[in-house]
Amino acid sequence: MKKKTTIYDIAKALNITVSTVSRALSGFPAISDTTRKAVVEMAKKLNYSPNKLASALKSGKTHIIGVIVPSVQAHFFASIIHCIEDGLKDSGYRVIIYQSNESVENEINGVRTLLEAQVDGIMASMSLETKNISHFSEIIKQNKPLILFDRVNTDLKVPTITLDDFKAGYIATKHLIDQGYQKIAFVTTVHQIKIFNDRLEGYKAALTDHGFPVVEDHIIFGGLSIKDGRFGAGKLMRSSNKPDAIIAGDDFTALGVIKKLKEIDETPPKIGVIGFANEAFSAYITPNLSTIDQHASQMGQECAKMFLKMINQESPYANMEHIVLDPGVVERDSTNKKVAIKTEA
Amino acid sequence: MKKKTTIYDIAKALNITVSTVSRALSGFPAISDTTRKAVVEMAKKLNYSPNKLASALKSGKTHIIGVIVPSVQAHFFASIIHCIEDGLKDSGYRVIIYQSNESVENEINGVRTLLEAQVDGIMASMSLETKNISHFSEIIKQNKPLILFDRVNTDLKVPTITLDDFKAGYIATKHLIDQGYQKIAFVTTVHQIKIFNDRLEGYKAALTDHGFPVVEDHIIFGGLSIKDGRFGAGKLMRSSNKPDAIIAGDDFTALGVIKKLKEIDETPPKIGVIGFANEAFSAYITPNLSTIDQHASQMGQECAKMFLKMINQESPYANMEHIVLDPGVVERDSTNKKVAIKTEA
DNA sequence: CTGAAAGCGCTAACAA
DNA sequence: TTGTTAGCGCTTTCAG
Repeated sequence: MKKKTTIYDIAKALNITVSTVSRALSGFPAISDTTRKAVVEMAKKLNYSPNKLASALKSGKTHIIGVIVPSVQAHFFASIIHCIEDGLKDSGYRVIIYQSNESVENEINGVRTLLEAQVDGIMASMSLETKNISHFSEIIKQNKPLILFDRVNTDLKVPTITLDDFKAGYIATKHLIDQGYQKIAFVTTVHQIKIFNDRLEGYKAALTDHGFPVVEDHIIFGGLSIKDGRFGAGKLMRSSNKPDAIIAGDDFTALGVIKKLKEIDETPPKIGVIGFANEAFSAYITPNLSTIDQHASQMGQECAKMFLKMINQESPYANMEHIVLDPGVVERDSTNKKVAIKTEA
Repeated sequence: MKKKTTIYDIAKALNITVSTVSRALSGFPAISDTTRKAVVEMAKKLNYSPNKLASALKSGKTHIIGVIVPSVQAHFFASIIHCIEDGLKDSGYRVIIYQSNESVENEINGVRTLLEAQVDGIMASMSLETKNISHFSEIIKQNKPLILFDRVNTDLKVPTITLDDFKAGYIATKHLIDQGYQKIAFVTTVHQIKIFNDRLEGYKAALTDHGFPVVEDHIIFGGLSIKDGRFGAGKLMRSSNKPDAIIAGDDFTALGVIKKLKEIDETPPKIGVIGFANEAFSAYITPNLSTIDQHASQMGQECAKMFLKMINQESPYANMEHIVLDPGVVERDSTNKKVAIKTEA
């Protein structure tokens, strides 16, 4: 059992040639039923397992597609991956995952590794650090499908699947205004990635549309994490112009914000808090967290569909599409002033 | 840019042979500095990217190792993977992840896919459904390293890295007893995987050692999920012999238990609740959840170390080790009766 | 220090 | 319907 059986072993055992074996195994039509059966049986008997490397080398197709995400620990990305796998498995494509851990260096490495592994295409959501995008251009140069989702960069001329993030920022803000909050702050992050800018613009637009001023001190730029949330909330609540509601860049950051607010006895919804992403835990923390649903499953499905379309075209980048999904507010207690009144009574 | 540059292109451009190029690129010692430099430069100029498929086919080593886990959404598994990657990257090994989603069918598929992709080894934590283990035997037959971690099956003669799960069950129970709880129930799952049995045995032993009876009705066998937790807690609290504390098979299940208890106004620590795994959210739910720390990072490191050891031996399965890690209790509010008293005062 | 050539396991013309 | 044969891109003896 030391060395693997190959189609040569099968051929030899059956006294036929490798081409016949190859054809029998790959369902080639012009093969007699007898031969096919004999081959399949012998393959099983010899415990044959095909070497995909060899066939990929020959055919130029690995049927593997690479997905690069910042981290699989975010429920949002995990769900997307799941849906991509789901949408692709019927077509015989497998997914391999590469985590950038929010570092460009890892991201570059990821692209290289996947390309060297000869994947048939790549889907990616960029790391927060990513500014230079030349590593992605390499994929395009090789004329392999690249699809960017959620965290995209518009300088890259590739199909994208995103949320309407301007609208997401807008409705998050509007939701708070509708709940009666008046001084709304925003803890977010700064970089090249479109979605965070769009959300910020949506936030500003909503404020303006409803007659509220945009206060520079109410916008905190940092990272996105529980720690950053705590820090941002602390800074805001120590300032002379304290907000009465905080929008957090994602649910983890919102969690940090809530932690901090609880410590200083400003537990939401006293101070309103809303996040982005609808993480698994968001419904279970106290108070449970209002958030913006980013439709992970739909996004994953669209990625899969888009990939299949690209791979089946002569040129993958013809008829490029940019799909934009509609965000929704998930209203929970952290922005529900009525709960606060009830609790205080 | 349509077709990729190969070492042949480099060789032609430099008027040397492919063997020289290959050697120059792979850091072979007996190569003149001049040639090496020229090759490297030309490689960059021609935008060369090696085809790992070809080199793997030739050398029989892909330097890729496959990790099969039930789901990356569990913080525990995500952390382990992270640490495996970390411990392996210096040796040039890359990790690809395959999720079984707790289904044997996917698991079998995963093993096959990884084997066909010619990975150099596999690490796996079994799905809850897995009973038959022949798909894993296949890896051993091919004489490739297989390491089982956390959810192992002792019928497979391979190295394992586990927690001392008997002890885990024991200390979880003892912790509750120490806190003053007297009627301790256990919501868990039933199957072939060793750890869940061990935990149950530890639970029983702790009860017995401290003079408490083992009550059959206090042991609920179901799945592990938020839903199963709700269901288990409901069943327990409706019974005539209500427990005053519940051990849940994992933190997700514990979350469901807490949800249910809150609804029927038995919010922990009134009824004590403890989970397993120390998920990211556990510290943030209310009341925050006591749990058993499974030392994910240590487990990941040991996996990496073990793999390196196996791959460097003549025969991977010589000197097999079974590493057992020590669990620890993370004490939080959900089992802290003093908090309850304070709150009620 | 470099070249020639065989071959990893499989596919796919082209023949028969 | 099956066989022959030439590679896919790379590594690696064996010569020189």
